[in-house]
Amino acid sequence: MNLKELSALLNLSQTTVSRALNGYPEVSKSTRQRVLQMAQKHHYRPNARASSLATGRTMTIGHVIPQHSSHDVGNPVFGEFIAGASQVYSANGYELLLTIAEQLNEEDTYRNMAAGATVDGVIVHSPRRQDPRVQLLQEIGLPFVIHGRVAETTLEYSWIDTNNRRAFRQATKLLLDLGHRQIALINGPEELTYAWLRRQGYEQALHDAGLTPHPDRLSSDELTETHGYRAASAMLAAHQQPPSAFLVSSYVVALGVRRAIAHAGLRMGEDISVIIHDDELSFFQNNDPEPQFTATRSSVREAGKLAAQMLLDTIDDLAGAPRTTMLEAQLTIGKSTGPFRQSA
Amino acid sequence: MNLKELSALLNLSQTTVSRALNGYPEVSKSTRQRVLQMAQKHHYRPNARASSLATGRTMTIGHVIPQHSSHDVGNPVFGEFIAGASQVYSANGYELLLTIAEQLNEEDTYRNMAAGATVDGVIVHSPRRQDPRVQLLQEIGLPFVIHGRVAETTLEYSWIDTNNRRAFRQATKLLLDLGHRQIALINGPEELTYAWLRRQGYEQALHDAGLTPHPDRLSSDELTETHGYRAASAMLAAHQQPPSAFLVSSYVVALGVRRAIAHAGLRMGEDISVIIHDDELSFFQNNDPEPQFTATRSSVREAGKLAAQMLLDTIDDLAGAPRTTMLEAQLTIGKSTGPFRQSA
DNA sequence: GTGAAAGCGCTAACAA
DNA sequence: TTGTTAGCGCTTTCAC
Repeated sequence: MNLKELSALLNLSQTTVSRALNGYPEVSKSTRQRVLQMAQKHHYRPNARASSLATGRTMTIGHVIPQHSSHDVGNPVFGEFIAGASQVYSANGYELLLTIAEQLNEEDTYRNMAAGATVDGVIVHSPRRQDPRVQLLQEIGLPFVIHGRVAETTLEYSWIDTNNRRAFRQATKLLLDLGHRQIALINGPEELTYAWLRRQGYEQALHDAGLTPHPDRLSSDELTETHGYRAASAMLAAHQQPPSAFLVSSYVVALGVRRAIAHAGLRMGEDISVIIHDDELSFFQNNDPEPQFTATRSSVREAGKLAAQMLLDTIDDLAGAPRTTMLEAQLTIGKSTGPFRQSA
Repeated sequence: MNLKELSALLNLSQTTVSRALNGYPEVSKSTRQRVLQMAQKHHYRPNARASSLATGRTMTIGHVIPQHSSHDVGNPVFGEFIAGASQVYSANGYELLLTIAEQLNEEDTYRNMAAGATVDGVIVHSPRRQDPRVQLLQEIGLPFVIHGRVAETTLEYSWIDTNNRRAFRQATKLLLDLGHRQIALINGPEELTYAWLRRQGYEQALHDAGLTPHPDRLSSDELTETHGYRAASAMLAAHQQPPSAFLVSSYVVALGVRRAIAHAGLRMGEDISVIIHDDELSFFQNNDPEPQFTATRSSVREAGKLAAQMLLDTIDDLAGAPRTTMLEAQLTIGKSTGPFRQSA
């Protein structure tokens, strides 16, 4: 059933039917009623491709996840973020196009999207410290919002991000206050901005306490369980001064860390502590009875909503200046957190 | 830059240019060269909406994730599956449209996709034991493949699934062989087919060993960290016969279970064991030095590829009968797995 | 308040 | 081997 058939059925012109369906005011009330009823009855849906061709708007937003951070696709944070964004899109009649792009074809991907008229705008995930995508997107004039930030650029652009540096500084300070002196950081790849900022926060807190960061207590790699296990195992096997606490960049990684801890025969919360930070999440201490885990998840979702809304606003009003949103990570500490008890 | 402009530049008709670009054989070699060069030079990309309107194919596949299994969106398995599918799509010139659908508008979602010409086919996620979507999709004639299965239906349809029942039977048997008698199952919601099958496998293994499943050692709920923590805590606090082993349906949940274990002061691999099964994944024992975790992830990705390929095949050949693929879960046991040692 | 006609950018008969 | 023409299903001027 298409417009032509529907209007034939109603003895009306396509124009009138289209107007009735799209809520134009100049249609008489009774006509609109008739049209709406008939449309419903025959399950009429406008052909999105056709109207997109006629209007020049695709009503579709692209989310681009770089393939190189391949394990990130499996990171729950992506799912939550996208789930949030998705809600905003459906509420506004938009669709979500997901692209997992190899870094090689990256430029292609975006050019296709713009010139190929597949999307009206994009959300860019996993920005790197130096990231050519900002310039590219501005050149081709495709509206975009970055989930995260690009560190080394003078260009203005819209983004939404957590205060990663501050968050990791706080977390490290928390562990220091508990008496820990050997604190390890299991981080993501440092060409990604968020990981770089997290490391800065971590090192800042150590410096503030008069400590020098030890390279053996730092690991940067993909956010996988395996990375967590390997890095933590190696650190725990160190002859002198193995870590008494871990600060971990993702709970996927934390699984590996905790496995390594178990394998080394250590007890959580007694011999050792683990703190996880998951993107724009609150912290929680892994042996707390009730960490704010649910809140945590929903806050990523919230970030997704915000980003989507920012993008839709930009699309509706291309004149606007870039908008930015910095989310302050919350520090949630459970009640059971006692002072650090030295093992053996 | 569009076809019209490009062909004007070349003093050729749109038809010829179109043919040259799309690899039709009747174009002369030299013409094709010229066209390709000029297209490249001007970053020409065909307008996907326009060609889709002209051809009737959208070159887009929809993935629909029901909102009701809301926390599933954050489940890494989705990301991996979609990443796999995505690879197949790009290789074949398809795009991926992601929809997170509320169960209420479920019918709407699919009808829109079909009648609105937004996709050529869909992958259906999180099928329920009784799921009206099979019939709906067949009615509206939208090609689809289900990731998982619908239990209670006589209709034929294409699916790809793990042998969940067998997998959980094996896992339970493994724990029984290690000497465990109080084995808990932390499962997903039982209206979802996979959870229902997993429970069957679990109970079958217990029956085979002459044991009766105990309702207090079974928990079915969303696959969240919180669920894992709450359920495991409650079970461990039981006055008599707390579980000595947990069988967990997802590693997100396992995080919570392990937190509960730590909180109860128990040691992994000594006091207690945990086995995780994650969808079409191999098992691994949580305290093994090197479980096949990476292989595990890539196998979900493989499933995504297979599903995508099945769907594209179906689309290219609508006459074909439904195809089905059953993946046998692999059982990977680490070397450190000793016999169960009774605690206290 | 309604309709006729042109056009969005492409593809695909059919001609030449 | 190339071009002409019609049309995919919708929106949008412009005229009535």
